[in-house]
Amino acid sequence: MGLHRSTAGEAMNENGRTPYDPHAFEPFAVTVDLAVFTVRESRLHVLLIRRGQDPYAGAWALPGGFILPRECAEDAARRELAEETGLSQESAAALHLEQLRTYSDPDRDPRMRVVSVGYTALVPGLPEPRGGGDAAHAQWTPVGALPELAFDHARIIADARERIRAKLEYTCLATAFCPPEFTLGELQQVYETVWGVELDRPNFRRKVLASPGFVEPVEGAPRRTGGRGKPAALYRAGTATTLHPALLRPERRSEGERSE
Amino acid sequence: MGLHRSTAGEAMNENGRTPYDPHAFEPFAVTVDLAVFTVRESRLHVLLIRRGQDPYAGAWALPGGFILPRECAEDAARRELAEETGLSQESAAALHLEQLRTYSDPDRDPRMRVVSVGYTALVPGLPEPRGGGDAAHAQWTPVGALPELAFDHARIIADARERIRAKLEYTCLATAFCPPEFTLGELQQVYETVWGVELDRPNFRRKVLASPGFVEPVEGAPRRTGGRGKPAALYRAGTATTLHPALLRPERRSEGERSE
DNA sequence: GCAAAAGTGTTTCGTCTACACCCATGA
DNA sequence: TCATGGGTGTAGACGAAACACTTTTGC
Repeated sequence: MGLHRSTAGEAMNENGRTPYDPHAFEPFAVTVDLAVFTVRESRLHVLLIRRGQDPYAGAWALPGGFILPRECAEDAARRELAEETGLSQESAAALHLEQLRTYSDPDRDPRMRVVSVGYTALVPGLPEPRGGGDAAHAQWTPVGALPELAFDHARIIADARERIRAKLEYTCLATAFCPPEFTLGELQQVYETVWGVELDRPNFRRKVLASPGFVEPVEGAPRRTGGRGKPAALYRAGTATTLHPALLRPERRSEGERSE
Repeated sequence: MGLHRSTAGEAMNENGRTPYDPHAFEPFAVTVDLAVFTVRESRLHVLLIRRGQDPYAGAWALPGGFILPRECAEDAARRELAEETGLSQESAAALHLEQLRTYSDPDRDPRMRVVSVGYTALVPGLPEPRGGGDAAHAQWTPVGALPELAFDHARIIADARERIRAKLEYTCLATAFCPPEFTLGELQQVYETVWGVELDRPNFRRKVLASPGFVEPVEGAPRRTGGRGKPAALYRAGTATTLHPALLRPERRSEGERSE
């Protein structure tokens, strides 16, 4: 970490001041930005807010905000997540939240030096969730129809999508998109939506059930109907976090595949 | 990113000042920390430096330092990497360097609020590389015999090792540990060292050669001897970055496997 | 009965594993 | 000629893909 170099060509102190005085060097603002995803109507959506303040005022942006003096980045992200989804702290604590990467381009904010820690959150397909205090400023937007975004937020969303795509293969992440109890059909929809492919249901079923700890049946359970068709058995997320064997996505398409 | 929230329960301005004044809020120092790995004598080593300054003075730590006002984190990490390995900027530019994650515990540095962006770097097994200006303050240390480390650097190293282990499976990362031209035996050693397992040579060879773009033969090449035995064909890193199919590590051991 | 969704079975095919075996070199 | 590491071949186990088929519901 910082303040521990003593070789030649010193990085700090290039303004001649000692680095031990908190106000001596040019300060950095440190924020968190959240890419909150959900699956609705077989499409991947991301939560956007409309900016009120000036740089990019009126533009869409990711929710986020400052890290407080006594907060770690994860706490700040969790706090923002609760505020922006309108959930209680307790409900938000159960959501999947993971650090993505940090964005530090010196020009990413025109006002001053702002370093932002990006987070990815996954929420179940709540019927119509909206923001906390300000009810209408947050909105689910299909990732295939993103507007122009403030700052480098388009990049953050792209990075987050790529991360999610990859992690579905070898982790149990997909259950984070599902409500506490779900059917294998719903779970499959998550995969198909995020990957943009169709999967063979019998094979999908076998692979999921063969992965120890991925899902566990809700025993003696009522069976939920999704309209027509045979009622499906319910499952809940298991205890495993990684998948063995992995659930590989089909066809190694050349690269592209950005359609949504 | 920052400065763009306008809902209730504002994060910024909790001290009543406008966030647009760079010196108005409690400043964060932002640094980079580098976990630089190499494979030497069939063991994974990490580059450590001995601290001269006071928090943890005399203790071992990861190389790192401040991000300069006009620098992004990646540039800062690359600069530190060049300084600490003693390589030129050009040589260091060819090394594998990737962002790991950001560490932001408010108490991770006793002096002040320091947020650090961790990076992982992979270097070939240079014979005896050492630091830049200060020749002896940097040292390769086997990851199986780490001393007490300053700050949260032990955690950073653990995270970095885990990342490397995972990425060997599905990326071409292993070639970053190898010199520009290498034999398949050397490449296999990288895998065996990082994973701590023995691999079947015939199968390893087949899998590597079957992964398009992983390695490409150095045509009409001289064959290098590693002492005794048949000289091996030379390869260089291919153009691919991801591996299809993946090179899965054998046996799904319960979890642990920290031995080294 | 028909459509729709859940769930089972089976055949086929490719991949990975394990291991036997040959090749080229230094001592 | 023996030890050492590079390289090839192959039989069997395993897992995945493809698809036919049955079950249970709403209309």
